[in-house]
Amino acid sequence: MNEKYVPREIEPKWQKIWADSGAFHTEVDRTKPEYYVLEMFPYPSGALHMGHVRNYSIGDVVARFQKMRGYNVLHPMGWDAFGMPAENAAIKNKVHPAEWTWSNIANMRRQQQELGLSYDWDREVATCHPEYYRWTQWLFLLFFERGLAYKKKAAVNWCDECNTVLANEQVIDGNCWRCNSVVVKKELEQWFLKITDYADRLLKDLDLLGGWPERVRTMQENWIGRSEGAEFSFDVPELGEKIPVYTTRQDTSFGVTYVVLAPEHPLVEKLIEGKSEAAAVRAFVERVRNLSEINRTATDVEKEGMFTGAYAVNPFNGEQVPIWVANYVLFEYGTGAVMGVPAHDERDWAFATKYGLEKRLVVQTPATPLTIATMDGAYDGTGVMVNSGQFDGLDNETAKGKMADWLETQGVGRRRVTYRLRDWLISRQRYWGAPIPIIYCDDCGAVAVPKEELPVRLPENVRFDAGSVSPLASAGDFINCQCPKCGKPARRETDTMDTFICSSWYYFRYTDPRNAKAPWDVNKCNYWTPVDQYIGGIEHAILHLLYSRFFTKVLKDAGLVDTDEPFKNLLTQGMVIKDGAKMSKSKGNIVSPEEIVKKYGADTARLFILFASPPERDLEWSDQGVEGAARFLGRLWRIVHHFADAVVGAPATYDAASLDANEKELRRALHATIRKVTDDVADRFNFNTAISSIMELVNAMHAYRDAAATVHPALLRETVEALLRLLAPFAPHIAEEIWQQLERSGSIHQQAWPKWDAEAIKTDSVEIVVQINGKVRDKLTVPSELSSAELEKVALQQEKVQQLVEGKTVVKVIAVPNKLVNIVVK
RNA sequence: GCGGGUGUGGUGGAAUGGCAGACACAACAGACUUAAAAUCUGUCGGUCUCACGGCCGUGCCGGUUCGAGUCCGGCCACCCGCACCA
Repeated sequence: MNEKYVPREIEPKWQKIWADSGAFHTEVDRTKPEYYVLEMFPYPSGALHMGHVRNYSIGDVVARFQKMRGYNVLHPMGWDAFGMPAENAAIKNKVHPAEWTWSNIANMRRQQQELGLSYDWDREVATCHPEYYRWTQWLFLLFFERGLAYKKKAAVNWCDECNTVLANEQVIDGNCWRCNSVVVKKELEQWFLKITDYADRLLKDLDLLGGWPERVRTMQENWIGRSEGAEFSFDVPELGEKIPVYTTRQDTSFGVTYVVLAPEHPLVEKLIEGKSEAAAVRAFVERVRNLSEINRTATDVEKEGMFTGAYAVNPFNGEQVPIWVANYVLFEYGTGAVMGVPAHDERDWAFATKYGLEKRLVVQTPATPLTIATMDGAYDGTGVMVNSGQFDGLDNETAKGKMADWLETQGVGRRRVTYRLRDWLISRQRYWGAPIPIIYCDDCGAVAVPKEELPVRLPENVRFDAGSVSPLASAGDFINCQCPKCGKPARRETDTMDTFICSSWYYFRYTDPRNAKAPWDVNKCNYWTPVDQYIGGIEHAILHLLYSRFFTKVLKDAGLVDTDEPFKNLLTQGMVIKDGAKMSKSKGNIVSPEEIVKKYGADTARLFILFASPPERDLEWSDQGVEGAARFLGRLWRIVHHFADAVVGAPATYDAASLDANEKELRRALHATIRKVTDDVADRFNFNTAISSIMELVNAMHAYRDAAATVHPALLRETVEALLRLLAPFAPHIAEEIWQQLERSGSIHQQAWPKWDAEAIKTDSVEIVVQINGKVRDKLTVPSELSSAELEKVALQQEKVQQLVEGKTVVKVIAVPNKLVNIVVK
């Protein structure tokens, strides 16, 4: 074995051998259990950052570990390759987005390969490849056929910087998720996917996701935002119109003192027509609608409204109440109109107080009765119904049900479940995305492009600085076509799809990535999916993870997959931090993975990242920590080198009973390490503690060396072979290299994961802590497995214990075998 | 406001209710060396003590328990998500 560890030489060597031999190529094999491990595929921005390295290192440990445990492992990689930066680069640098993207992919793929990741590169996909987006379009048409893709005119989120619309999920605090500029509302006709049809299943099936972090499930639950209530209408007699309202507090309906419409509500104009209020209301509506999302919806925005001059009738009591328009009512939620109950709703209280509207108490707390005059805010707790006609005297929770019943029997309303979730706006006015495969015909309307004509390819020659319309709109060759139904001249849709569509199904494509007849073969897909372990950043807690769950459910309904959920287990890794902040260009605290790999090698980089912190927590980058990881690998190399000659020719077996104390201790350390590493990796993903126990084993080997007069070749062979196999998932190159230099057969990555011998871990004697009243007062060494009774006896006999107990009464003794004795005295 | 999370040495972090601080980083000391680097070994929470040893210590206050970093209740601080969703 070589004396020196030179990662620069061994790493590229093994990377080439693994690639040339197809070491990580995977096929369906029904004789083995399958395991699908997946890291979120990256956007090809140009170079890997440390977050990527962390993500892939975690996934690679899992993949290599499960492979050694006998699973048929699918571990693919690809590219989320459509998106804005490519287009911005095109505008700025006059490079075509395709060229920019493909060269970034080549660079990042090289960087990944230099990390020694065990991907099956034969399965690589890129969403911008026509053979991929062909199926993205095919799936869009599947949604279209199933009535789940539709076009509507709506006030949508518009980012001026990106020149495109955004889905609700992509607006963060009123700003664009990508460029952070302010999002405004714009009235446009756009394509939507009906994710709201699946709201209930998306919510319910969160219960199936026991392998997901609670935090992510909660975030999705909040986002979906289910609420139960009732919808009913207020009549507007003067117009013969109805105003439907949605409420979760139908029990407070007798407390209604006004009705409010959202400024966008179509009835507003009818209500004010010809009234003296008309001009002022119009001006108010105009002003509110021009506000940005954030200025409009922040909680601290003051409530503002105007009386329309019209009145509506409360169906419960026949009372006429004024109709207002106000900024705090959302048009998109519920019915776009709400009933105002100032006494029992905080927002209505504030509004009514500001405009001098009546407040009427209908839920009372008899013990300490409320009065409007003495209340300093709305009461939204439980109580007894008052001022509510036939419902008086009921507790308000019961009244909720009875009043919903009443609405239904009277035929003026019904129970209703409402969601906060909105349909997914998927049109994008951009070039670098999958074209929406729709053709507009004057006679036939929106017609699907026939599936055999897919893909609708992106034209090459377009201008990218088109402004507020898609660059495709300027490509005459692209737009003009014939209607597939009637053959008349027609126009293509010029918007492309949100890139989150492309990433909502890539994990299915990996199971059959070169299929030219279908998005995937159902049998292959069903063999592999769902993904057993998905790994990625928390930033996709809603976005990508919600969309993918939606896609999976639609595909299940269509018979294309047999799973309800795409990702069985989810690991959300923490950020990589330096000097207390996320690594970023603007902070100037970036450490380049490529430079670290050049300087120390991939094994060191991986080991440091896995050792420095458990995967879910943020990881503080430390240059000295990296040095430490490199030092450890060198130390491991040297101790193995020290024993190499003994190991090479050593017999495969030995008699464990004949070992001396020093040898026995090494054997104990080895088997304890195997157990610890196995548990840490398999059950808990605690790679940091797994690595620390491998370090302890190396320390134990040093201790053995220092204490041993002669060496025991067979024991050392067992120790080194197991050590290398434990190390292999974390630092694959060095493990493989030493394996080969010690003349072991085959690749280490084809070896079985080591098993521990429970007998070897047992010790003859154990140290027992003796406590008196919970404080450690003595320690004694006793044979292991000594019974509680024996232990108690021995402990009480100790001289020191007797001194301390002298003159006191022993009340109780707790003796835990192999652990401690606690003597309670008075 | 609602929901979730985190809080342990100089630092990253470790502890199925059972010796708090494993394993590292940094620091200090020793060995090797002409010397340095590298390497190997050792010390390393605070405090009192020449020492033996004692006392204190896991954000704060209380509780359960023979025993609490860990479980329960109440606070505080920070982070994340949602937030006029009726």
